Amino acid sequence: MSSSKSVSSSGSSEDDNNQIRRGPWTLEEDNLLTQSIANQGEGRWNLLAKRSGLKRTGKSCRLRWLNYLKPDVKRGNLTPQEQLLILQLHSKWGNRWSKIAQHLPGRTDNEIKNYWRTKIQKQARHLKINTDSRQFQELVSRFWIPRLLQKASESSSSSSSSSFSSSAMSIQNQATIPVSQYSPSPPTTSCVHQGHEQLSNDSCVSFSEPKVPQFLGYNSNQFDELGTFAYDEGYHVNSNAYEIENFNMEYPVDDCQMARHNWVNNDFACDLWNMDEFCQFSNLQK
DNA sequence: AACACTTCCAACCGCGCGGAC
DNA sequence: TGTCCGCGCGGTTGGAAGTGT
Repeated sequence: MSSSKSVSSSGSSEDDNNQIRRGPWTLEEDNLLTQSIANQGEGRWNLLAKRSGLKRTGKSCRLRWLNYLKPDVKRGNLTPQEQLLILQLHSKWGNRWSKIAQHLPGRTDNEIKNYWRTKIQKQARHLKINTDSRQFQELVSRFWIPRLLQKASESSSSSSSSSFSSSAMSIQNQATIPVSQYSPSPPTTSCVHQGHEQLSNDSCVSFSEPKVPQFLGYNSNQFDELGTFAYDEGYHVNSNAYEIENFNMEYPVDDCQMARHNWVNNDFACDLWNMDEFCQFSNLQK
């Protein structure tokens, strides 16, 4: 695709013929658009663009408003709960970003799409797994979702507030996680700070076990409502209880040096995507 | 310090749908 | 019925910022 997006060094450009501006929005433009929407309301974007005096297309105005200026747009890292929901909903709906975004208040389809491409697809690529494949669904259901449930529970125990309106989010406060059902021995290495000190040791990595909260759980009805976790083999989460296994992981330096490198350089206190664990999971799959 | 490389995300595009005429 | 227009969606791009060497 040859993009016609042509941004000058000043960060914007103008179409010579109709004076349509493209590229990054200025503060003045943002203010003008916000003011216009306050006066005229959303919708009729082409008309709004003309009336406002903005040299932007209606389409561009709409995008800027919905993805950036709208007051309820949430910014910053996605919470484990949000990540969990994205995985669930994507397994159900695929790349229906706007539909998925409807279940994540304050998040835009664009943000979710970017998250999927930059985090999830990237990791899938590292593992040479197609995100459409059955293997990927296995990865999600056996590995990522249990991890996210764990992290969701951890975060909920440290912070009692959640802006989630989705029913799936009460997962964090209820029931019991059937982790072993997902995986014979899921690599549940904690991504919390405890690993950092140990990483200065070049010989191997030995993580202490995660601080697993007694039992995690959820109300299966909530998953049923979303229709998730029920993959094509009839794989379905129920209310059975399983214990999350604790274990140490040790790697030969050669195999996982790069992974540890990544681990050090990413803030995995906030990020699920630990390459060490993907190495482990990938090996389990072989 | 300088350069190379990677990551992230705002902004763009083409396309398709649905309503108005 | 056909055409036009507004709108929304999913895919893609390019540049800023971050990180590595």
